[in-house]
Amino acid sequence: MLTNRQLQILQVIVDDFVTSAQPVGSRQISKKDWITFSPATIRNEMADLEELGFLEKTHTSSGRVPSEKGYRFYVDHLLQPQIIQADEANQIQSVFKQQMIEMEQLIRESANILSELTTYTTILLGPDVQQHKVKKFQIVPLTEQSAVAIIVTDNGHVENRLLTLPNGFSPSDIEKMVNILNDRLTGVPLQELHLKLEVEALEILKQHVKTADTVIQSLLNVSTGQKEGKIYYGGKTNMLNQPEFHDLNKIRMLMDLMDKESQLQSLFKPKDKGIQIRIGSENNHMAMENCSVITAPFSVGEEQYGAIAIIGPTRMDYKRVVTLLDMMRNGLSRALTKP
Amino acid sequence: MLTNRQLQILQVIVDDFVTSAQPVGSRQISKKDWITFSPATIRNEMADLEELGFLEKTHTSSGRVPSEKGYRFYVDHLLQPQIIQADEANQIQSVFKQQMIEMEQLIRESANILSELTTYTTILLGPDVQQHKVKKFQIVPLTEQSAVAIIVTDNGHVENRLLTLPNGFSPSDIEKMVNILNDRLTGVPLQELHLKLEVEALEILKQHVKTADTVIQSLLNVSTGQKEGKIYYGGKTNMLNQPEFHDLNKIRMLMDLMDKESQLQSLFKPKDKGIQIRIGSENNHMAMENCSVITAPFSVGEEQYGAIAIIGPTRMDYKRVVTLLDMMRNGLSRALTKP
DNA sequence: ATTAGCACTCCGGTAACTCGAGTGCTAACA
DNA sequence: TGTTAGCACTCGAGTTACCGGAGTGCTAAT
Repeated sequence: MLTNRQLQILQVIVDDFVTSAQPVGSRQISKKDWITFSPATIRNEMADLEELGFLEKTHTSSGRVPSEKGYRFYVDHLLQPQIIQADEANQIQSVFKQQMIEMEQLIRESANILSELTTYTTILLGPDVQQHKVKKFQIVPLTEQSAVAIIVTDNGHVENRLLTLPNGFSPSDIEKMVNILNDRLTGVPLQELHLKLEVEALEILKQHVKTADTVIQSLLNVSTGQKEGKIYYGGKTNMLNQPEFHDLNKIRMLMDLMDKESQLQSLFKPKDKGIQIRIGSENNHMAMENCSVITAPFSVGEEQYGAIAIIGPTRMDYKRVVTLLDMMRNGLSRALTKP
Repeated sequence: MLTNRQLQILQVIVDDFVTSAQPVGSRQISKKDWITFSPATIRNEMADLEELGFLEKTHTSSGRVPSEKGYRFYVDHLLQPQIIQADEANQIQSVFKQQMIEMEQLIRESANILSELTTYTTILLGPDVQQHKVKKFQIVPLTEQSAVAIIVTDNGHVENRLLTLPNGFSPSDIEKMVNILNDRLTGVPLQELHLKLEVEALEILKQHVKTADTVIQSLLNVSTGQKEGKIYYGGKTNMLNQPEFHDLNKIRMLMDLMDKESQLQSLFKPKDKGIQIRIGSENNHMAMENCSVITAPFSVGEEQYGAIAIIGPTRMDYKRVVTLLDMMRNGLSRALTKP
C-alpha cells in the first residue's frame, strides 16, 4: 500500500506533468508550498514509486513521468472532480437552452463545444439505429423502372434506398406490396428486418405480387446499409497541438483510425452506464499508444442512446475532462428526453 | 517565346522534380540520353528560364525547381497524356462493372480507387441537391406531438426533418396538409422550396388547417438543411506521405479546410465542363500554398451532377492524374446515366 | 528517518568543420 | 557565334566536439 506521502507525490507529478508535458523532478515538486519535505526525500520516494511501477524515467537522469499504471491509479483513487468555471458551464448549458428540434444539430454543437473546452478531440456516437423499430414503410416510384424505398423508425430516423423495378411492375403492385410490408414489419427492430423480410414477408409477397422477389432482393440492402450509429467529430485537429502528436506516423495512424468508422464503434462504445476511462494500451489498439479515451453514454428515457468520447494523450487533464463530460452527457440526456 | 531546347529542359525538370522531390541540377539533366548538350549549356539555359520566371532556386547554389508559372506552362503546353497500365485501367473499370444500384457506394469506391492509384487525396462532390425537384412530399406521425417530414426528389434523394406538432393537430389535418403540399410543391426545385412554402403554400394552408403555420415554420428548416452536395473523401492521409506536408502547420490548415465543407464547395466546384487544373496560389487560399487541385465534373444525362477533385502538392504527377481523372469521370458519367 | 552535499549522467543547443552538389563565369574551342 | 571545359565559389546537410543545466543516486551527517 502506498504511504500518504507517496500519494501526495504521485498526485503532484501527474498534475504537473499533465499541464507541462515535461518530466517532473524532485526540486520542482518540493517547490509546491504544501509539500513540506525536501528534494532528497522526494527522490527516495520517487525511486520507490518507480520500483512499484507507477513512475517512469525518460532517461537515466531525467525527472519522472507517470506510467500507465500511474495514471490508472491516479484516476481510480486520486481523481477529485474539478470546479468548472461558471462561464464554461454556461457555454455548455447554452447549447441546450436554444430551442432546437434538430437532434443532429444539437449533437454537432455539443461535440464542438466540448472539444473547444477540453482542447482534445471529441467523438460523438449517435444512436444505434439498429435498435429502432419500423414505424412506417413506403415506396415512392420515380420512373417506370426505379423507386425509392423509405423506412421511418419510431425515433424519427429515416432510412432510404434506391430500387430498380422489374418490367411491368405496376403502381397497384407497389401499393399491395407496401400494404403487406407495413402490416408485417411495423414494430420490427431494424436489426431483425433483414431476417423478417427474407423469411416471412417474401413468401406472402410472392403470393400477391409475382415479381416481388426481385424487388425484395434490392430491398434487403436497405437493412444492411448503415450498420451502427452515425459518428460526429469535434476538434479533429486539436490533437495536433499536443506535443505527443508531433510525429507524422502517429498522426497518420490516428487519422486512419478515425476514418474507419467500424473500428471506432467497438473502440469507443462504452460497456456500461458510467463514465469510463481507458488509458493507453487498455484500448488494445496500436494507434492508441499514448492516448486515453474517456467515454460517457447518454440516454433518452430509459434507453441507452449514444455516447460521447474524448480522445487525448494519456497525459490528459482527467479531472477536468471527466467533469465536463459529465455535464455534457447529463445535458444531452435531458435535452433529448424532454421532447 | 521559348526555344525548343528550353522546352525540353523545362519538361525534364518538371518531370524529374515531380518524381524525386529534389531540386534538379544541370548534370542530372544532361544524363538523360535524349539530351545532347552539355551541363554548361544547360546551366545557361536554366539561368534564362529562371529570369523568365519558369524556374526557381531554393538557395544560391542548388538545382532548379519549377515555379508556379513553370508548372502552369507545363500543364498548358507540355502535358502529354500518359499511357495508363492495363491493370490500373482495369481497376477503375471494375468499379463500374459490378452491378451496383447504390450511387453512394459507387461514389465512395471511386474516390478510394482514385486516391489509391494517384497516391493523392480525392474529394468527390456529390450532386447538388438544391437543383433536384420535389417528387413527393410526406409526413409520418410518430407520436401525438411529433412527426417526420419527408421530401423525395426526382433523382431519388430523400430529405427528412423532425417536426413538432401543435396540440390537437389531428391525422386528418396532416392528410389535408400533405395533399395541399403535394399539389403545390411537386416539381419545385429544392432551392426554391423555401420561398414557395413561405409565400404560396402558407396562405392556402392556413385556410384549411388552423394551426398550420407553426408546422410550416418547422418545415422551413427542411429546405435549409443541406445546402449543397455531399462530400466524399478518399485517401485523406495520403498527403502525409508527400514531403511537402511534413509540416504540422500545413497539415493542420489542410485538415481544417477539409472539415469546412462550405469552403470546399467553392474551392473545388469546377467552373465549366472540362478538366481544370489550379496550381498553388491560383486556388486563392492560404492552406493551398504548394497545393494543386485538378477538378473534373461528371454528369448524368445532360445535367451536370458532381465533380471529382484531386488535391496534391504542386509537384504533382499532372499527366498521370489528368488521365486517370478523365477515365474515372467518364466512367462515372456513364454509370450514372445508364439506369 | 530525514536531509545536505557531491559526483555522475544525459539531453539540448551551439559552434566549427567537412563534404558534395551545384552554380556562374571565363576562356578556349568548332 | 554558339557550345563547352575548367575552376573558384556558395550553400546546405551531416558530423563532431563541447558546454551548461537539470536531475539523479549515493553517502554521510543531522
